[in-house]
Amino acid sequence: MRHSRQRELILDIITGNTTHPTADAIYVAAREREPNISLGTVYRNLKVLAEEDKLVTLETQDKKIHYDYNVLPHGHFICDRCGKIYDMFYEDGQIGKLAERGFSVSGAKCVYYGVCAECGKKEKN
Amino acid sequence: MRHSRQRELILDIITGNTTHPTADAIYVAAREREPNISLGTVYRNLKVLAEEDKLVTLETQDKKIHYDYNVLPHGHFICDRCGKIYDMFYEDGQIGKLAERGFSVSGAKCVYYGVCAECGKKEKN
DNA sequence: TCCTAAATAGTAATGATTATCATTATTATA
DNA sequence: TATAATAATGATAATCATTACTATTTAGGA
Repeated sequence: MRHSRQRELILDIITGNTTHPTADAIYVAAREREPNISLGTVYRNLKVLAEEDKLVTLETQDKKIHYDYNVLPHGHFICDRCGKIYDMFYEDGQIGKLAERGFSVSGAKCVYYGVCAECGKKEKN
Repeated sequence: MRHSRQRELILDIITGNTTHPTADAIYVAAREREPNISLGTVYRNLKVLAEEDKLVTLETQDKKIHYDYNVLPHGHFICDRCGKIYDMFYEDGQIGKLAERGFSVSGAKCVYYGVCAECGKKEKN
């Protein structure tokens, strides 16, 4: 993978950004510093960076991919009203702690990724 | 909400269906019994049924919404290789039990939904 | 039966993401 | 340092899941 000014810029924009921005939001921010950057370039690099585990994607009900620079394992809370995405770093008693902070949880979606038993067997052969 | 043959059919197709089908797959199945049913009708009813908590949506990396008739709280495991979606009904030691069954977990995405503290405060006013 | 609003079928529109491709930029090597 | 090979870009077109639109049909109560 070759170095590029644009990819550097995108990484710089998301690093430390806790707003879980969409590709478009990143594009808008990028144009402030690199006015000719293309939306396609933003998408392409976000995809590459996600494949390299430099960032993590979050598929939500708004049908836009949100990007998270924080690749450490943690969960998210999405407000049904304002749509804001909060990070959840604690592992134990998550819902209880959210309640203490005034967050009411009405539902959860947990998805695990990996290789299933069937495919694991095939790969051994 | 008025009764409709089409909505009944869609509910019948997903009830007990553990494959987490997409709208298109449901459409294909529906056409076998109702050849003139419209794709729009399928989408419209799936949306309504989800709003009525008759089914649950699952947003995945394939950019298609998957529908789950099982509205009881449970998680999912998506195989990176074959894309198959498995249900996870146990609450404790989930990853450990998956490993016992030959599933290797490489990552997880947990999203909680509800109302955040800020919006909750506004609603009280 | 008749009326009214909800639901449908068919189709067009939307919008996020991807693909394409000619051009530019990076980097290894002579 | 110049050059060659090719990865990356910018601009734009294409894709495709989902939604909107609209004329027509249908459910179900008066």
